[in-house]
Amino acid sequence: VPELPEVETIAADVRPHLTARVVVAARVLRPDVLRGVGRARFERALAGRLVTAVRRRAKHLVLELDDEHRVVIQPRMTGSLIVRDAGPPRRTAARDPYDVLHIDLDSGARVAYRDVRRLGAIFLLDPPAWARYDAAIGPEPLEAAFTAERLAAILGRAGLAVKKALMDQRRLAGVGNIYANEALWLAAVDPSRPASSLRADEVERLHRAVVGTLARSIRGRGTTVRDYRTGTGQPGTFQGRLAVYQRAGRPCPRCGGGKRIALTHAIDGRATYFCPGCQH
DNA sequence: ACGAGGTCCTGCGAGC
DNA sequence: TGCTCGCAGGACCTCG
Repeated sequence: VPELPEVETIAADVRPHLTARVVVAARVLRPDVLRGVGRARFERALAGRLVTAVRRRAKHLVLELDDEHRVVIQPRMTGSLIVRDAGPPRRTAARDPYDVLHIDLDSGARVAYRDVRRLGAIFLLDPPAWARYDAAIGPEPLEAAFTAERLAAILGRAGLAVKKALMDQRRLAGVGNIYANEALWLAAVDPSRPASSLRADEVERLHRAVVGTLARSIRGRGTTVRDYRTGTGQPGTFQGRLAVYQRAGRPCPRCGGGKRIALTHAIDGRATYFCPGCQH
């Protein structure tokens, strides 16, 4: 669930607790979330390492270690990182049953990865593996290199629905179902339109809508529909400013009382919210 | 090369 | 009240 703004918020929250800290111990409580590495090797690889940076790439968290390896966490639907004060060990007896990974730091703090559905994934990547991983993901929408022209190039070659193209991580990083719905409404573009059918002015509007929606959501610390929490355990606030997502049947904020937000599952089986009145 | 569809998991709300 | 069913913000894999 966490999309770009949510992962950006989590990264900002956990960054000061991890950066320049030494991992005293890492413990994997749910090894099925590890990909390409076993529990013992993963725990050994982290123990004693200095965390040099905490970053976000697309919807994924990246912890950089001083031996150039990276821990990549994909929260997917229900994963979250949360800072917990380690406290006296005895008092943590009532352990969270959904905890997947504990990273204990020399500060005494613990950063926990928790994931109810465990659809999330954790990778341990050496530099060549990270280079391949990074190269397989599209451009970051909040970087200067992401221009309307770049979006036009991304959409131009795709005959699939524009909403599906926006959510394809190989084409563009970080946009998931919530922000695809919101950006398409903001740009007044019908989500089912073939991506390559958008005119230049529509691409321009969609570019501004994608960038603007993501940036505003980051300022609001993300959207909490259900599970998402920030790195400090708080809900986000952007759910209060959604125009269409999960608002089927309510009046369109742009059309006023005349038109109501519709819901369809016709695109990729995912919930698509749109206004039949103003999105063309 | 690209796109469609299944799969991984658990919890929750709607409906009976 | 208690059960079953369908759905949930993602990404990877296989197949055609």
